[in-house]
Amino acid sequence: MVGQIVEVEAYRGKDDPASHAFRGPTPRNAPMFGEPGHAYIYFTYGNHYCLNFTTQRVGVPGAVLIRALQPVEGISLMKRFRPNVADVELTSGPGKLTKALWIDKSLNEQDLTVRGPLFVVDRGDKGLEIARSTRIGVGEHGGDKFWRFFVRGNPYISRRGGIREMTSS
DNA sequence: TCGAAGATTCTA
DNA sequence: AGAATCTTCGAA
Repeated sequence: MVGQIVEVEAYRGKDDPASHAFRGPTPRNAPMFGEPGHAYIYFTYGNHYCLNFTTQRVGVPGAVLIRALQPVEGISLMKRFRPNVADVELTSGPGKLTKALWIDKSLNEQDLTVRGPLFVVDRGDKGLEIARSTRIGVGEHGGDKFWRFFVRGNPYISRRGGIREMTSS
């Protein structure tokens, strides 16, 4: 199965109260402090896995939460993992996309830069219009940061009301 | 050891 | 608008 990443959010460390790494390393967030380019996968709300791509050098916490994909290949299989949902809803959220691609904690800490069970490649797309907004689902702390990035107008991004979009630079 | 919160989703 | 559902973490 293949999907194009169309929405992400950035999370950091002690300067980011919304981050799992805000209070330092724990068993769960260990991948955020590890090698860059690896998977950080966690389970939340008793139901959902969320997939992150680690970004910083060893010892520095940082990750990008993959919030939405545009399905590209293997759509019928995604539908089997997420029955009875419209195509546009298949991967339009961090918990939705992990279910559609059958991503769980067994893939935690995978190296996403090399070909394997789960990996990311740069398609070299040019000219995509990237918009940014406040992050979704974060509380009062950290809600001021415009660290959500998405392809403007893409129908596969997650939908939720009340998002403050950055107006100008 | 216990309790509260959570980078969500689905249903009413 | 509210429930479901259970792991994780920090405090006691």
